[in-house]
Amino acid sequence: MGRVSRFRKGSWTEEEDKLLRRCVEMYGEGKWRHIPARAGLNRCRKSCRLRWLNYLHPDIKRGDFAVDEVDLIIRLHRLLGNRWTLIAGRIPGRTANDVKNFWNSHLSKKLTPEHKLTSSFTHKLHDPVSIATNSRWSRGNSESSSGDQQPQGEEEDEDEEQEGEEGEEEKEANSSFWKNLLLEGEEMESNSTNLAVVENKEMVVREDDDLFGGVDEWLQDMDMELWGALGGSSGH
DNA sequence: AAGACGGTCAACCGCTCCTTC
DNA sequence: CGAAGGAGCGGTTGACCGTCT
Repeated sequence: MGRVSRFRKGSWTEEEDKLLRRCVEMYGEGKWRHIPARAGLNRCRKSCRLRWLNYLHPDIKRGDFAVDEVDLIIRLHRLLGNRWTLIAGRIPGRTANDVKNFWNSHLSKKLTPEHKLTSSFTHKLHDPVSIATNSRWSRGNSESSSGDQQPQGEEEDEDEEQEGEEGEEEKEANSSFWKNLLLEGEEMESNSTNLAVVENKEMVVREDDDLFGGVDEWLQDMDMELWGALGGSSGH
């Protein structure tokens, strides 16, 4: 019937992990297409990438989610819906897979519908146009934690020179995006009848650098219910 | 003691988006 | 401008493990 894949599937062995780790350390992340051959692995590039990002990456945090991490996940999920990479990008050391699994196994069952995202806002954010037009945000923002989302030219030295300038701009844009998003959520919470337009938003960005400083009040009452719903599962 | 059941997590699959030519 | 290829994302699956009956 179907073609049998020439690549190995299933769980990774220690030996494979070693080969992959050594290869990534030697050649760097990115160029996943070439990694299997270079590492001498009989795995497809997707499998290698996933293994590195979800398991072998040195920045990955193991163990239970901290209270503030859970809190952040809930807040961000409320804002973003199932955009796991975006959410994980704001939680250092956690991968999209981690967050997704944690949500599905711990939170989704415990939270009542009203704790989750309002459907109207979810749909707006799930509109591919809204996010696709900000693709550098949507793709690049997880660099902070996983470091994998390199721009295309990352393999070329010349691009690194521009990184200083562009990196700053990108950081700023990234920061503004999150501020706007969260502030927008804040506004929507108080004006639940009306939806702001993501792409033409004219929100006032607060001066403070604390990403979540502006929304704490907005979320305070929600938190009380959340922790009640969670039954203090993470130490509350 | 053992089988059933449920939860968790690593991994795969299919799709979309982006970049390059 | 369109096609092709590559990279990444989210949903789903399946294996493993702990708990319950």
